[in-house]
Amino acid sequence: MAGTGAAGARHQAIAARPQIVWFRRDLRLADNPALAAAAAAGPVVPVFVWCPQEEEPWAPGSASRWWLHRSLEALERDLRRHRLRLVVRQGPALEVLRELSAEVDAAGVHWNRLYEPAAERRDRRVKRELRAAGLQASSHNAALLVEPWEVSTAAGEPYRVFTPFWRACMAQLDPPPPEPAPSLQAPERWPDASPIAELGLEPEVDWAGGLAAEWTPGEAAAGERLERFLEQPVARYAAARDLPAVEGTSRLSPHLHFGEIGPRQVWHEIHGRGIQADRYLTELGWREFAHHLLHHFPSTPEQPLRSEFERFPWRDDPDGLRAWQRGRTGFPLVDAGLRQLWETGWMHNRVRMVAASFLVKDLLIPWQQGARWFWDTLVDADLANNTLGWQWTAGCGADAAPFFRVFNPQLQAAKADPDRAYVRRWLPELDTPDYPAPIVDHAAARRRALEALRRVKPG
DNA sequence: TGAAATGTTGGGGCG
DNA sequence: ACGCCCCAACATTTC
Repeated sequence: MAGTGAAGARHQAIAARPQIVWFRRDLRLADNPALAAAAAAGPVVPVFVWCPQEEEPWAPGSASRWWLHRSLEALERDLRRHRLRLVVRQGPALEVLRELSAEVDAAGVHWNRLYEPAAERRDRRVKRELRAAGLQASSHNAALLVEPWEVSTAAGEPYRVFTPFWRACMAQLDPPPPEPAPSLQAPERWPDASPIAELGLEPEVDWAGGLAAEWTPGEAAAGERLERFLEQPVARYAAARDLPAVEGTSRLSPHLHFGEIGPRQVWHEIHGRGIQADRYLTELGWREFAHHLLHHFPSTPEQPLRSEFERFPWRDDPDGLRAWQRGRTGFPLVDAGLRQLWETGWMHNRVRMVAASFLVKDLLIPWQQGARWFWDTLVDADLANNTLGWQWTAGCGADAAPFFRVFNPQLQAAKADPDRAYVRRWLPELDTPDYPAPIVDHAAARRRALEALRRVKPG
């Protein structure tokens, strides 16, 4: 622990050994407990380590890497304003941190926790090995209102149903007010580091124009996005959140994923202004629930939580999958969603549900194949949220949709996009001979899905 | 955070 | 005036 405190730091500046802050998906300076802990103890050496092999089989996808590149550039700019650099390295995290610690004679390493199975395994080992080597190693919570082990059912089990989970969270929720960016002190000498561009995160072929037009990664942009969202009347969110043609949602998901803003900051902005936003906070609740589940059920990115679904008669249908991915199913709302995803790295949540339901229930294609496509194309691809969403849709997960719930893409389109502004926006060939006929008869596909689902039902 | 099928009700047309 | 039928509109049930 840092015994000196910020007050004494100035006098001890000459003597204090540097503290390494290992940035991962907490790419912000405010409300960053690891950074605050390091800054309180001495000069700060910020490092980002790129080692996608350590995250397999869920190394960041193409859209995520594009975002990460831009977000690291933003972080580097923000750090420079505090006269700090961002040390960028490649290689196994433990090796890199060991070497860097030796190079700068660091006293400790600080980071904020992740909850993906591969990251948890690696971080446990890193902490153990760094401590064995005589370094401080401290981890913190920057990403969640309630960490996965902080709530459990009366029986001491992890929650599997959202409503009681969130009720329990709300009952004990008292997040500390977020700290502003700490004052930061540079080390006496900087280690060598490679430029961000050397990580090769940017696409070689420039397919990302649509992403760049839509998004600005980084802490400042995240704050502006939240500000813009909260300036809207609360009633507008409730009315517009299910209309994909309207900018009614916060669009904070990629910023939250990369930790450019944290849920505590969102929470306090809302409460500090006295905004009544339960409906939106519930969405943050689903994010918390997803992390709770991923931590407690680490096999769920690959395996259904409800094991009876292992015998579900999925179809192998490469043509169907390709039609879905390209937005050529002949169902306008589904196709518009997948085009929006391809062009902007994002899809409206209502449309995600309809598009996912179509893949899983109309085409009977394994939910994992949809999850993998989203993983590679979403700028907000998040293993916890993606896993929960797909298992929920398929009916094999926690708090899953009842097996009989099948979205009707035409009915959903009529409700969510009554004037067809959304489908027209993303499907220029709609209403021309170039637009494909429906690849399935939904009524028949629905009956087929219900028959298949009835077979896996226990009893 | 569904949709479709089935059941019920009540107003109005009409013999 | 009365009963019958039709069929929205709504409620319930079933998948």
